[in-house]
Amino acid sequence: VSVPREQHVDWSSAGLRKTRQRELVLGLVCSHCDHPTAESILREARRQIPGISLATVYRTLRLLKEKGLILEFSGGGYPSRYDGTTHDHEHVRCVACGAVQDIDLPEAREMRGIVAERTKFRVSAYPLVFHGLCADCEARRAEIERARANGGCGRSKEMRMPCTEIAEDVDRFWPEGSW
Amino acid sequence: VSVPREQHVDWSSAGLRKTRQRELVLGLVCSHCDHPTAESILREARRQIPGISLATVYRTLRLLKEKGLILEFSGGGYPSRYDGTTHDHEHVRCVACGAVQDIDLPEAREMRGIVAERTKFRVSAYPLVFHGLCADCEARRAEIERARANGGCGRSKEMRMPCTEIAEDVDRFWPEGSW
DNA sequence: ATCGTTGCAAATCATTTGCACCCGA
DNA sequence: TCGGGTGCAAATGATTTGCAACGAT
Repeated sequence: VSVPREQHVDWSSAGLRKTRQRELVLGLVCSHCDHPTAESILREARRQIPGISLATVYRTLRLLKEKGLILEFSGGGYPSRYDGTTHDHEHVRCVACGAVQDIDLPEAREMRGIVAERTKFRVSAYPLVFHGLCADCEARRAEIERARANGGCGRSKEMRMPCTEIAEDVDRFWPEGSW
Repeated sequence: VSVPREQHVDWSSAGLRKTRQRELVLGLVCSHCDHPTAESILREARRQIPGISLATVYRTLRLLKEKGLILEFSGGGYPSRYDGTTHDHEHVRCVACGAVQDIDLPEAREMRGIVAERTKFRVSAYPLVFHGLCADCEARRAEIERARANGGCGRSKEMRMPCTEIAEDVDRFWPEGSW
């Protein structure tokens, strides 16, 4: 779980200090492909620096984001998720659990120019985000509906974490119309 | 400012009641093309129903969103913005002030199928959101940089609301890396 | 009359911040 | 040493919710 990629950060040149916490957080974000949340990063970080605080994790993530080293995905009422992948790519985000998955879709990137022309916006290289139901949540949803049809309570007994940390609230399932 | 479009909501058929507040909020969202926030909707709503509360506005917006009558754009630390346009379309969002603008980009919609194939996600018809700097914020940014270069304080004296309610915090300007 | 709705205020929750102590350069 | 960093706890700010009064059907 430890194959850091972008470790050559010139902390010093920006008047910043290289600390154990910063190196660790950066390493954790970059060695994951499941777009961790601040909370899950904290959990993993504490295995190596037990005393590290959530505030430091958030401060570091913001710093890295501002330096352009990582991306942040926020919105939809879920905690933000972070992406340490540096190359230009796209994403799909599950509307039910908030999970984010990378995809490569060069065709999509070409459209930025078109958009810029039509809108007067200086369109940036931010990745495009598609929305949908991930396979796990779709299965879970079918399960819930089956249970309901059978007069069940709507929550299956032993179905665990389809995606990375699903939303527990069944009523928030498939919040149509938001992103 | 009052050319409601989608007023034929079958409140009753869903066990919901038709109230003055709901009609008003729906009408306000649908008659705007600038993607208002809950707060700005409240402000306008109070001109007709002085006693209407923010809670009711939020409750109504959520309801409408869940019924698929409007879209919600959240994230990036800004209050959500709502879109009453019903047809399938795309958006550009300003990373500096949060303003959202509609665009029509049929080519983009065709990609949903490709994405679904590659990711196992059941990709939904949610509009795609591009990110960039809107013309007003780009001008504002240039202005700020000019002022800084001249030893100014970084905030020009009389520049007002470039977009719809810009973020006042200069330091949050151009938060590279988030959406 | 019933039961969904509203207003108000209090509660949430992710994220940020003030501050005193700590540590990297 | 010295100013940036960290942990902790308290503060923010958008959005939600509990509850009693209200009003649509």
